[in-house]
Amino acid sequence: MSWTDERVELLKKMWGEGQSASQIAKELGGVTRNAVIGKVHRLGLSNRSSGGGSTDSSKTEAKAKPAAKKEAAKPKVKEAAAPAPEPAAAPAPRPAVSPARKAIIPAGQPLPPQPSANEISPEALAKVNEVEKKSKKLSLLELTERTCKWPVGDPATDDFWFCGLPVQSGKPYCEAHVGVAFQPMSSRRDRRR
DNA sequence: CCCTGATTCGC
DNA sequence: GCGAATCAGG
Repeated sequence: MSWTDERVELLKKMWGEGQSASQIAKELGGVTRNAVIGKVHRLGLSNRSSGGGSTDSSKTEAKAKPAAKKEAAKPKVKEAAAPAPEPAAAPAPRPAVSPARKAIIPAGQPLPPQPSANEISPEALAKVNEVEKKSKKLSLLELTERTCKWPVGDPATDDFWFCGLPVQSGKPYCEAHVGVAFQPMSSRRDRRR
């Protein structure tokens, strides 16, 4: 594969969007992330450190760093002590498993959430909903050690899949799902019973 | 371990 | 110019 005009353009676009080199490489196909990074540098897109002497001759750093918008500040939504804010379209984080059939889960890996009576922050839920749209909808067999294993839908129906988005750390879920899977363990401790 | 980008250097 | 190998973090 060569760097055609179109490919370079896509590269620029994605890089500009903050996409990672590996993602860009995947998108382009036929190239590795190294190729992408190499190209990025040749194009002079990377703006990074300047410590090393390198072959760098001139090029006065004009510290005018646009500083891409990494993280947007979110209006912290406080939920004070909401009694039980039933999310309207509660996506039921925990897939309803048919009584008669249990979902078969990959050996070894942890099974999800048992949020049961857990209260999940509205933010987290919202995030999960967004993520589900982008999920890879992987089948059981497609799961790997680094794909989000959050189940979506009803295992008893055809409308079932696993999130499949990349997990970040050694966790079984993607960032969004980690958010709802692992609660800070707080919420309602006075579970009167 | 996985990932990220940065750099080098033979091709 | 290209990109695998390597380096240097997270």
